[in-house]
Amino acid sequence: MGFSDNQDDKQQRIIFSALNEFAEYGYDRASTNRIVKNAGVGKGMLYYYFNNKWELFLYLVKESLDVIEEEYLNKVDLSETDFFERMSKIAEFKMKVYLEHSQIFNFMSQVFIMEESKLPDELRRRIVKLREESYAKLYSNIDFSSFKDDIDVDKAFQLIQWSIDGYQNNLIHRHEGTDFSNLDFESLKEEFLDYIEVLRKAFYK
Amino acid sequence: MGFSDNQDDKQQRIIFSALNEFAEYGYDRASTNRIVKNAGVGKGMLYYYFNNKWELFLYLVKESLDVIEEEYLNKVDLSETDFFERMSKIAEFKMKVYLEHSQIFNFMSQVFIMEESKLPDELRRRIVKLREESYAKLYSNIDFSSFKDDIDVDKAFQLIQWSIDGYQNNLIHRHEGTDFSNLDFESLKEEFLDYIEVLRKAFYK
DNA sequence: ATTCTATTGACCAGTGTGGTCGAATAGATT
DNA sequence: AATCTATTCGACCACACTGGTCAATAGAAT
Repeated sequence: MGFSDNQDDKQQRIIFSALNEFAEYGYDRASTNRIVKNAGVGKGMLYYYFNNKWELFLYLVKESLDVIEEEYLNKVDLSETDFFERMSKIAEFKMKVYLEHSQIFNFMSQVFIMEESKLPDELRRRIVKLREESYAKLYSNIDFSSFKDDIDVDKAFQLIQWSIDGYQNNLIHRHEGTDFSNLDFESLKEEFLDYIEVLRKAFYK
Repeated sequence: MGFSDNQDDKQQRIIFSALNEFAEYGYDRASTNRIVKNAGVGKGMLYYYFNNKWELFLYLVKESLDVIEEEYLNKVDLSETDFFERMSKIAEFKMKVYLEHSQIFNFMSQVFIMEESKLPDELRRRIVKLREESYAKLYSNIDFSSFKDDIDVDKAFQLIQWSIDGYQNNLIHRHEGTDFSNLDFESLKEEFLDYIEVLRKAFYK
């Protein structure tokens, strides 16, 4: 059973609460008591659905990887060879997934930081593969010829990447605490494309 | 008495340890037991030098602000009107201060994140002033005329800022755990200037 | 009537918390 | 030598919270 079965199901409430708890505190400092309190269920329910804290955590990693692979990685197409077009599409996807599953994003960034060594082999392998594929989706099959001739393309790539990351972090920071559901997605997209346009004018011939 | 009096003094060891502890865990989750353990002193010493956890924390904020104001803010000169020159100088300063006082930087970024509302008025005011002045040092008295005419200068500023932040975070991340004392500062500076050169070629006429 | 599933929260032993305090030590002063 | 004072320690305190258990329950299905 996946994340999105029955949203009012108590198991789902525990899962949602646990994602946020682990995201904020990391595994060790996360509290099962807070998880059930925020989920609004009795302590027993957690240990009814999951054997213990660690298995709950592993379940969350597994399901999160499923979601990211399905809804993000497999949807980026590599046919677009223009760098900025590719970047725009990826950023748009990332933002959409973030709006729908921000808990998963925050949770997984914690997982990426934590000692992966403790994770079972299968999950470790999936994470490595995810890293590699994300990177490949960013850069493979890109047409470099439109870049200015007199600049270091690798460094330019890096700089552009940092810019976009900076913009996205800024966006998240600006809207934190806001209800995502009534967010003007289109105007945000337009703002983002304006920034991309500046980059294009700067780095292209 | 400031931070840099006698480095082997037990009070200094407590201060150093506490800066790291608060930086990593934030105020609430920081542990006085861990602080004294990492400082290699008995529990009593902490409460011999400081009345309680909160006063220790306030002392650290106050002294950190002193250091940042003295060694960073007051040393940036505003006579340089070229944007990239100014950026280079600031980044170099920031990096130098970071190498010498990385604990203070990490500690203060925690302080910036936490609820400032709990801090006494005087410190709150100093922090606000620090924010404003840092921002002013970045942008005031800059000559805009060299930027390309067909791009949005404000957005370009933002993008460049995010790029540089990205580079610096990347630098810190790459060298985390390394001993700063035997770090080739000059070659890092050169690498950084290469990136600045790319930006200059991209955004200037 | 009986079995099965879902649900609760009091309870457990253990760990860690900020903070106290009496005792020990070392060094200087008398 | 004796006294005094500035340090230094860690055992100890009451308390909060930890991950996890389990007897009791209620409702549905058999």
